[in-house]
Amino acid sequence: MPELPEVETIARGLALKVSGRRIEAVELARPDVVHGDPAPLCALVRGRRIEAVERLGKRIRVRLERGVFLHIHLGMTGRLLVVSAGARPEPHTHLRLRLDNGSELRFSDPRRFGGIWVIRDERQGGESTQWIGRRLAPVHADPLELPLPEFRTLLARRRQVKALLMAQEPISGIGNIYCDEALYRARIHPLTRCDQLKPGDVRRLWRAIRQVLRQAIEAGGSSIRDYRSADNEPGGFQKRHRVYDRAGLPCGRCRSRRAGAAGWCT
DNA sequence: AGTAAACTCCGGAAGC
DNA sequence: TGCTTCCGGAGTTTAC
Repeated sequence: MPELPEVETIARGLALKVSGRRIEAVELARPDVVHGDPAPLCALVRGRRIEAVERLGKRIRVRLERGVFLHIHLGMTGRLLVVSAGARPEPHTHLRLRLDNGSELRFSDPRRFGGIWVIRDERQGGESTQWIGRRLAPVHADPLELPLPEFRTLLARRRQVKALLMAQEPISGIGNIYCDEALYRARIHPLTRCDQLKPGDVRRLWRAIRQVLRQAIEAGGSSIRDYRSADNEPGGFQKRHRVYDRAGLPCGRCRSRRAGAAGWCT
């Protein structure tokens, strides 16, 4: 499940492989992965050069020439791979962008919780093709670029801390894995109300989030099941998880074995 | 308005 | 082998 570190790893990999390339052909096998009218995707994308690939929260933004952007959300099982144009597509490949160097950028997603949005000229306030179905939600503060004082301000509310961190609003990029890992490292119970955290708790949490995200990026993300980088390589951070996906395994802090999600030694 | 819970999408995995 | 159940990111809806 791609969260900030996985998406960052993919974006960096894509930036190296596809920046500067021109899109020569578009094959959209599943038009319904595109939110809004899929027809403009082909028309707007074909022939355009890729200028940059960046991460926005958990989302990949592909910047094309002359103000066209592709926003890609990977959902649970989405992948963005750069492969040789002749390679056999993996199952559930929904979009293929053939590039001018013999390679192909492919989006696959068995469960189709992910999706693609086409946006024209974001400088004009995100004006876009018409949406059908889900809108493209705005991306909020990035946890790696959020100073501690602002983090404190965003936590000045009554919601449970885990629910807030995972909501993507007001902070975008953290999901179940890194939320649990950061809270455990900060010794904070996930159901604690934000406004009941002491100043020291908030500071530890802020540091834990930054630390765990940075370490995970360095390790190439966490591969529990589906995640692969743009090179189709699994990440390594799952080996360093202390709570996520460790139900029934020994706790590194006390001697208990975790009974599941409820098992949380603080 | 803020918060929370239920429901929806989907196919793979696990259990029987 | 074949059926049922569960899972989950995030948008939508509903309720408090």
